[in-house]
Amino acid sequence: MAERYEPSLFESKWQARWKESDLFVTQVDPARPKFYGLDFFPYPSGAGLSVGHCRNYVPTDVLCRMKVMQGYSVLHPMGFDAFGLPAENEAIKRKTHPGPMIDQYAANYRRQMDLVGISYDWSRSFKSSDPDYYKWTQWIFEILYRRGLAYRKDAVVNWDPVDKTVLADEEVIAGRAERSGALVEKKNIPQWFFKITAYAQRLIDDLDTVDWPEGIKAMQRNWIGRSEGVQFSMKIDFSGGAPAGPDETGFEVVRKEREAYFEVFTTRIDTIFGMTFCVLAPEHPMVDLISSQVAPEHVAAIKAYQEEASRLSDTDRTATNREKTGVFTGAYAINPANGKRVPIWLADYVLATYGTGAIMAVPGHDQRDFDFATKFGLDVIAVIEPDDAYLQKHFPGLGRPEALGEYAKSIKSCSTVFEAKDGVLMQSGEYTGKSVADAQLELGQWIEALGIGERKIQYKLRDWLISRQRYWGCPIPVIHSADGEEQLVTEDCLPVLLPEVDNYEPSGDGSSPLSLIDDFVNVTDRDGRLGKRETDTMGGFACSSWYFLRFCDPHNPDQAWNPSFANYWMPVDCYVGGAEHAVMHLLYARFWTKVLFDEGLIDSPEPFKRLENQGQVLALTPYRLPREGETLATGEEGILVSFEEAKSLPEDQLIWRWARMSKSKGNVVTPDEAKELYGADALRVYLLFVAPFNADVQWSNEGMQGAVRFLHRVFKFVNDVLPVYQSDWANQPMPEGDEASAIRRATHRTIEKVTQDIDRFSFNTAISTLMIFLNDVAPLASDEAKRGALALPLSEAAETLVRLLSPIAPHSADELWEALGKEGFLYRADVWPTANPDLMIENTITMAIQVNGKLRGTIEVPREAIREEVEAMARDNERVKVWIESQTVRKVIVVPGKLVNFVVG
RNA sequence: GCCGGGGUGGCGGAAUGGUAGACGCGGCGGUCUCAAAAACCGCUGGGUGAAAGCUCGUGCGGGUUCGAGUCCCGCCCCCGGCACCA
Repeated sequence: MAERYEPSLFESKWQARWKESDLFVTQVDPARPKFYGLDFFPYPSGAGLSVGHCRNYVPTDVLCRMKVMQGYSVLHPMGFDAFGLPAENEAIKRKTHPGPMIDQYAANYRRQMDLVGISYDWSRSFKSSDPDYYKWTQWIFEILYRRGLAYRKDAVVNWDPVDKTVLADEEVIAGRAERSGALVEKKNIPQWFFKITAYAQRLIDDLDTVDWPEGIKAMQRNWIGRSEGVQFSMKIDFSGGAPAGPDETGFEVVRKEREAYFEVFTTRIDTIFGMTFCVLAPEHPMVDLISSQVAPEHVAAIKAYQEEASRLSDTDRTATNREKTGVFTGAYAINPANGKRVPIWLADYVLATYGTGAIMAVPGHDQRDFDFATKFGLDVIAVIEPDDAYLQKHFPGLGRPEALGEYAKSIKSCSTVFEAKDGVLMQSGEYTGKSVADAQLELGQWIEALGIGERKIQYKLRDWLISRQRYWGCPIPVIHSADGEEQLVTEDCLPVLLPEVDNYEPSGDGSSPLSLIDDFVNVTDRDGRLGKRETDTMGGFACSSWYFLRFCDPHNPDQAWNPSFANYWMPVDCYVGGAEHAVMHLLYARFWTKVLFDEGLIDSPEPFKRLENQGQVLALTPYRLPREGETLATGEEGILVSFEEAKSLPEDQLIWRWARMSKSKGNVVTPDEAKELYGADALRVYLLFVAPFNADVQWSNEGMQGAVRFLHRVFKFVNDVLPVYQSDWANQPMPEGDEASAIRRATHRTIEKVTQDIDRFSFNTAISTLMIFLNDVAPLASDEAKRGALALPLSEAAETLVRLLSPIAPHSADELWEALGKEGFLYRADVWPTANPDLMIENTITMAIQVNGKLRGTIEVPREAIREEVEAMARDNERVKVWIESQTVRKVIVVPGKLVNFVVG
């Protein structure tokens, strides 16, 4: 046996043996508890894996391997998210077909995953572009359709001019396409949607039932954006020619042609007495009617403003720092609370797509309304009493009553508004003096009693846009018959196969390349009528919304899955991947799972019980300062240069930064390279040890060396024990003595801690525990004079170390296991050791002694010593005596097994 | 602005309210060697001291407690997300 960790001697050997014996094929034993460990469905990029990807796959692998050894039935599959834009764009660039290309890339991914020893059950693998798989994606689409959750409508949608397709809201970040980076445009074309909004509340509620990072849950709640308020109708008053204002008197010219109303939504019904105007979004449908009723100069202004607004991009329009714009319509609305007439304005700070596209404006208590009112000279009325801090800031030196009086009079002079929800109403008729909470309740009830509105819950979430005008995706199984009827393709005709084509580039005119393929488009429907196939394909996120179910029964030709298998494995016990999917994949997959739950196809309403997000691997990357004429984009801190170029640049022009590994930055370290240089197990140990699982790590060769050194020491230790090793140590009487029991105590404490740490994804402390253990026992094993007498506890220690190391460094562990004369592999049920609590107990405990909370010494006490004895021993301690003599001991705190604290003074 | 996560040695990071800095990297000193590398042993938060020790110390300011990195209040800074959502 090698005395050192020599990966080139055995890592490939063990990988071959594992493969030969189909070691990682899922063993289903209904008598055992199950464990489903899953990594996010990866798109297999042509660049292959970097060590950054391994930071996702290795930890999941460690947990799954431990679960197998603990006796669980474990499902640990891997497949590929092959459909979608990344694959298609890459294929276009390479002038090849995405199908064979993706096969090649996926094979390379698999090769690299095997290279670092990940225990995937490849017999269950599939790609989302396999017809055997996407047949069932289409089948689930049909379930959604039948349940009224898939529909087609004309809509203004996000158009990506680079990728030439529409995108879901979730794929647009700050007005740019997440993938291509292009500024999205608005385009009005018929599109397929999934009605995820119908599940908004359940998607919020069930977050409480899953064990996910708080941040991800918060992001989902925030994205769904629930808010409670009141929606009510405002009556329009067209007597526009008369002067506006509360003190208007005299005759009004009534030109009321017909009664008209518009709805507003507010979360602050308590501020209704502070409404001084209303705002409609420029696209609001009521604007046409208003235009037809008001004076010509208003009509012209309205038209001009609408045109101006339509020209602006969404990003420009919603920039928060932009000055408010708007135009008066000439019409008025009646505030139902006090009957006052308020002007109706058009302004683009009100979004047509949220709520009712119209608001009651309360400039006294909403900063946006306030900014608008001050710009256009509209009234501002204070209706909530601010707190003292606010009053002091704006009216320094005044007492509260005076400040309040001043506030009511000159609210317009304040720089910010009081928006807080704790306060008492003022200038609000009969509601004056009530708390905000009470007023919200009572005014809500009053509106309902009046019959003009109701309390309502509003969500920001919008329906999920699923159509893509692209070739490489799952075809939507719908036929449009000649008379315009939509029909689902019958189940026996599924899958609708993606046709083989030579040219699949997107046309850019808003239609899919599939629409050019006559054989595909022209069909006969089930009644023999002529029809045209839907030519949009589904976005990639549809395909990845149910793959975790298919893994339960991956090759079933007759069903998407056999419910008994899915119910055995689901939900996924531990789901591991990057935080960047917080509100896309994870929200969509939860939605589909709930629909399938409602359909009775699975028992679990949530797909992923526990979620963990790994940190990224960063590499030191060279940038240089910008030269004359060069400017940096916002957020950019230098201009990326190649490593070659960096060598030739003067040091004062270079900036080295930690940046995420990516092909474009040229800073990638591949697992192939890492394995070649240091070994697969060293790579695994390094990635696990270098930082907490969810923290970013800074790649370093020195760190890799540390991992190698640790493995060297493990080999040396086992090698030292080998001459005295007794494989039946468990059946022999253990020697008495301090060193023997210290070894056993360390062994069993290590078992306990490592098991716990792996379970809670604290791999760095698990490895640290193994290092401490090794540091403790290694000197005893290398001491030839001692090791004979300690043969039995050292045998136990060495064997335990190998077992505990096995999920982390599986090649080394199997190699050492074999060296110990064991048969087979460590990857099998019931080889994980169990800690014996009796052996973990120490007879002598070190206790800290404090005086007034400051450490003044330590004492060794017998474990069974009682309080009085401990205190006496502490008082007797020489160092402690100095601090407590000539002082009055007022109190003595004894924490058993921990410390004694004398309070003196 | 709002939501979430953080701020601990030269660096990565440990610490159920109970001996802060485990473990590792780096550094320093030593053993081995003709020498170097590797390996092994020792030291390694600041100040002070010959040493024992004392003292300061977990972003800043308060508080609770016998005792606070940990709990509470008020700030500052960094990272991630959302952002004119009424």
